[in-house]
Formats: sequence, structure tokens, C-alpha cells
Amino acid sequence: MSRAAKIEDVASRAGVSVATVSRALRGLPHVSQKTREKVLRAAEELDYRPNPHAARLAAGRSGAVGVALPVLNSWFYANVLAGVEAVLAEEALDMHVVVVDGPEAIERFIAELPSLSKRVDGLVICDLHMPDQLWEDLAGGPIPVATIGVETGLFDSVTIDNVAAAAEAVGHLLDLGHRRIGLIGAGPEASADNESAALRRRGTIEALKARGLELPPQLDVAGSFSVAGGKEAAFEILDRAAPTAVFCLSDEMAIGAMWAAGEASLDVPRDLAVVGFDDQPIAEAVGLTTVRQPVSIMAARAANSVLSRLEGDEGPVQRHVMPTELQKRRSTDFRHLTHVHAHS
Amino acid sequence: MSRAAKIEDVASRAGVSVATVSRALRGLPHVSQKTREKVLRAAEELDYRPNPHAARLAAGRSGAVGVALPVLNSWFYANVLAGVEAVLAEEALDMHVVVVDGPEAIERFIAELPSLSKRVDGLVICDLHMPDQLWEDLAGGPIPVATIGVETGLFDSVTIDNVAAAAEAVGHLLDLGHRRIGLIGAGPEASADNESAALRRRGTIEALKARGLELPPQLDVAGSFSVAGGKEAAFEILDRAAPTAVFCLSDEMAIGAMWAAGEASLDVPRDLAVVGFDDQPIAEAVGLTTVRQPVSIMAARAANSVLSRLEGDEGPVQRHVMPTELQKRRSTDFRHLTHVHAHS
DNA sequence: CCCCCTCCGGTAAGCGCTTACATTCGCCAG
DNA sequence: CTGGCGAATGTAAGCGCTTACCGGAGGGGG
Repeated sequence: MSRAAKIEDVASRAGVSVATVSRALRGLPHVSQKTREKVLRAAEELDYRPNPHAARLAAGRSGAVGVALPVLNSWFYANVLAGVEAVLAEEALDMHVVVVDGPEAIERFIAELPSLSKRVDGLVICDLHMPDQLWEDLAGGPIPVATIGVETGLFDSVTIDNVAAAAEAVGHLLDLGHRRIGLIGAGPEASADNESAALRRRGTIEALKARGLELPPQLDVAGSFSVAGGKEAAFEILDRAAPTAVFCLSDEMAIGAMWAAGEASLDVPRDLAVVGFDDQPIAEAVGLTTVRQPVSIMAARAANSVLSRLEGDEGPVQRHVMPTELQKRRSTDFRHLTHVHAHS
Repeated sequence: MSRAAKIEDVASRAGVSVATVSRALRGLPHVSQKTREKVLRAAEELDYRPNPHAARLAAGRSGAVGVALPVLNSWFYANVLAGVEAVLAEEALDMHVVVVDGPEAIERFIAELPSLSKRVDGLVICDLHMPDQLWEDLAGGPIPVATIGVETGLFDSVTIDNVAAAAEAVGHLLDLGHRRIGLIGAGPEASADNESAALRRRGTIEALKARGLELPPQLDVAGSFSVAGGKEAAFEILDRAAPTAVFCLSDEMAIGAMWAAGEASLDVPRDLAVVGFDDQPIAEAVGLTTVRQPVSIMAARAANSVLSRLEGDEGPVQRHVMPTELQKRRSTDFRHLTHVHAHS
């Protein structure tokens, strides 16, 4: 295998200068049709591949877009990634994944931001929380950014109305007659690092208040966004407050809660109604009532925002608020409840 | 914001040459302790960040590792990604994700391979199938590769014993007395694009044969590796051959099959036993018997293989075959017939 | 006291592109 | 026929870093 061809090789084979090759290969103007074909043929024959690093160095662009998210192996974030990937692939852009989990990773992310800005042309940031000052620094930086799940006012964002979505979910439970409703996934301290959770908690509280109810501390527990986390939190809440329903901030947690209910010999939904959040495919399979959010569409929209900024769009910051929809299923099916809660 | 500092700025501020700065910053020898400190201080003061593209161009290394996989939003691949990411993050390497789904994406992947080789230093390839010739080309290429789920003999690989794992799963069903066992996820044509599925199918057939049984075509159906795919395939198989058990090649499919059973008013496991593959957390939550494979450990191992090759390890090709373990749960529990929650 | 060897550190030549600017080439109006 | 004017192409200066190679400075043995 001879060493890889460089632009110079193509140039001499096509009998033109490197500048012409560069222009021809990138479809720039000021190249005659004939020359362009000659160049393309030469490149083809040599199986020429431009060296991306050289191109990036010279042009100052990197041909890559970064995606920052807190974890990879949850349904939600995997789908965010998939959504972003789909649009980047379309544009032949590289996808650079950065996982920012936990405080010290955020620390590192922040420290590396200037460096990151040099290696990607744009950035999609999902559910990351950092001081306002740093967002502003980012906004002052060289690359366009779009956020998912966070609203800074500085960048294009795509979010859902977490408050309303949670209120709808909890309202559904209230309509069914539930009065002791547990919330799993936020906890009183929520907001520091999980804005969505905090907002959903607020929606929950508002829905309760609208009926003259409160969210007592023992029905308001945090927990990791996983099956195990949901299970654990559910056990805790069942133990402390005997709720008739729980609203879990992710489907994984909800499934964990259903698991816990089963282990506690509680029937879902008769003894415990469960509502989740996300509507991953498994939710429908197990009959879980949940809030659907259009994850990959949201991700795609964020990616597209970055792309259009990259293409020079200087318009005002766009805030996309995507629709959510409560999917009512067996886990809250009122027909199982009529007898039990008829007059509560 | 003044323009970003370059190495030259650091050099003059520290009163040394750029060469010394480069050496000092990268921890190379031939720099006295005193000089190194001086340089580090200058770099710190200027908030200097090396331009990765320049570094890569000059050094020929890219500081990034690629990960190629067929999809992002399935539990298995999301965990592969997470596993790889964890080790790359440790080494401060960038992760470059390439999704290769479907024939024309493979086509494109192959076409872009030479180019990809220039932008990453190494590559982890997961469950990709392409002609031997191309694997050999890759092996002749400049970057180390490790594979997950495929065994080429040319690269370090990490796999599981799919045949044995499937045989164990099916053996379990046979031990329970099942005789009409459906297989979902492979199908008679398997192998073209999904080697793992083909091997698991072989294991299934072998286990059956060991008991003098066969896998009739109507019990041997393909299907997409998703909840919906599993559901659909299950309906088909239930309709055509009334099995007493199904072995699904992923947990998602198994959950889809359980869903289908429910819709067909069949009790799991009484009327239909279900076995999955992967053992994602949800499997335990829903009591699904399944084959556990250590996904993120496998991914991490593959990533580490690439890293050690990158560090110059020239040893012989390593083939890691990771252990699997059948997790027996309610979905195949014959005792379930009498005790509804006889499960820990 | 001189020489050679070892460390440090500096000089400068790239790495393979992009692009501002210069140059050439047609072609048409005068 | 010739000057002029775009369009096409070439020239060459970087982009910011790495590294081969070279010189200089100590230090110890002869």
C-alpha cells in the first residue's frame, strides 16, 4: 500500500494546481466544468481522501459537531443521541460524544470547553446544568450551541413544558380519585442538577394544589433515574406513606416502582397506580401510563438548529417547546379502582 | 475576548522556544524541572489550549477513537457505547460515533473507511458484517481495530459463546418440559447480516437436536430487534405453531412477546414461557428469564484492546470470549402455576 | 586542564490543506 | 485590432503544532 495520495498528487495528475483541486473537490465556483471533471477523475483514480486535520487546521472548521449528555445508557439519552446522529449523518458531519456525568465531570467539561470548541464546529448540549456565567462564556465563544432540556435564553433550545406535562399526569391520577400520590425522581432538593425534574415536581405540586392538596415530604422522594432507583424509591415511599399512586419521572423508574409493588404484593393499578415519563416502547408493552415526549424529534430539531447556525443563520434565539401527551394505559386503569376508591 | 493563545505566545511568555513548550506541556523528556514549571505557569496564565487539529496534523495522531455500531437506541448498543466511552474518557480520548445501519450505510462506511482512518487513531467495531476482503484491507490499514460480536481472526475481538448461550437457554426450556419452542429474532436466513443471531439459532438447533427435536420453519421467525418486532413475531409464531415457549434474541423482543401473549390472553409462563437475551435491568423487573451478557465490560475490553495497540502492543491477536449466564426468572417458572409471586 | 559524553534547549522544516492575491486567458465592445 | 473585464487558474503564505537535528553547557575521567 503506497502512502496515501495528497492533494498535490491529485493536482499533478490532473495537470492543475492544488488550489484548483481544492476548489474543484469542494464544489466551489471559479472552476470550469471541464477542469472539475478532470480533477474528479484524478482524485478517483488515486483514491484520494483529504486529510481532515489539515483541512480543519487551514479552514478553521472541524466538520464535527459535539453532543454533550449526562449518560448514554438510558432510553432517553440513547434516543437523543440517535436523533442527533441521524441529522449529522445526513450532512456527513462527525459526531463527537461527550458524557458529562456528575459534578467532577461537569468541572472537567467546563475546563475543556475552550478546547472542545476548537475540535467541534457546533455543540448540542442536553440537560446540563452549570452557572449562568459559563453559559454566557459559551455564548461568547466561537461555536453555535443548541440545548435540549435546558433553557438559557442564550441559545436555541428545545424543551417540553415539564410543568404542564407533570400536571396532566398528576391530574389524571387525581381524576381517578387518588389523593395520596407519590412523586419519584425529584425530591425536595431537585433543581440543583436536574431542572426537568424540578419543573415536573412543580407541575405535580401545582396540580395537587389546584385540588387543595399538598405534596408531603414523605411522598416526595429523589432516586436515580433507573429501574433500580425507581424500585428503591418506591419501597421507601410505600413504606413511609402508603400512597395509592406514584408518578415516576422516567419509565425506567416507573417499571422499577411496578416491580417494587409486585414484591410488596400490591396489585398495579388496584393497590398502586403508576405513571411514568417518556413513553419508551416498553411502556406500552407493560401497560404503563406515561407522558410521551418526542425524544428523537427533539434531538433532531436541536441538531438542525446547530446546523442552520453553522450555515450562517443569525436570526433570534429560537425556543422550541415540543408537545407531550399523556398515554393512559393499564397501570392507571380506573376500572380497577372503582370499587376501592369510589367515595374517597 | 482576545484571540486564543498559541504555542508561540506561551513560548515567548515563558522565555523559551516553542519546541520546549511543546515538550514541557506533553511531559516529554529533555526539559528541566525548572523550565517545565515556567512553561506550565505561562500556559496557565494565558489559558493556552493546544489546537488539536494542528497537533494532529503535525503528529499524525488524532486523539480520537471511533466506535461503529448498527444502532444507538437499543439497550445493548447504548451500553456498548457507554462502556467504550468510559475507558476513552479515562484516557482523555475523543469518541467518534459512527452508526452503520442497513446495507447502504455499510456501503458508505466502507467507502469512507480510508477517510475515517485518518480522523481516528483506532476503531471499535460492533456487530458489523462485511466481506472478508474489506476486513483484510482494514487490517492492512494504519489504525488498530477491535471488534465486538464478530470474530475475524484479524483483530482483537470480544464475543460471547452465542451457540452455548442459546443452547443453555433452550436447554432450560427443554428441561421444563417444553417441546414446541419458538425462536424469535433469527429466522432461516440469518447470518447474512447478523452473525450473533445465526449463532444463537445454531445453538438453539443443537440443543433441540440433542433431545431429538427439530426447529420447524414455523417456529423459526426473524423480526426486528425491538419491542414491536418481538410482538409481531410472537403473534406470527403463536398463530402458526402454538408454541409453549419462545426464545427471543433480545430482551426487547422478549418483552414484545410477553405483550403479545397478554393480548392473546395467554398467561406467561403458564401458557407461554418466554426467554430473552441480554439481561437489561428491565428484564429482572418484569421477571423475564434471560441470558445475561456483560455488555459494558465487553465494550470496555474492546476499547482497552484498541488502547493497548495504540500504545504499541504488538502481541498476537486476542480473542476474548466473555461468560454468559442464564438468569432464571418468573417468565419460565413452572412454579408460577401455583404461586403467583413466588419470586425473590 | 582538556576532551568527550550527556542533557537541555533552540532552529527550522515540515504536516496537508485553504485562500487571499496575482496572473492568465478568452472574449467582446470600441 | 486592441484595451478592458470577468472568469479561470496559479502562487504562495499561512493554519498551529511536532520533531529531527544541531549547538551549547556542565561534569567527570585521563
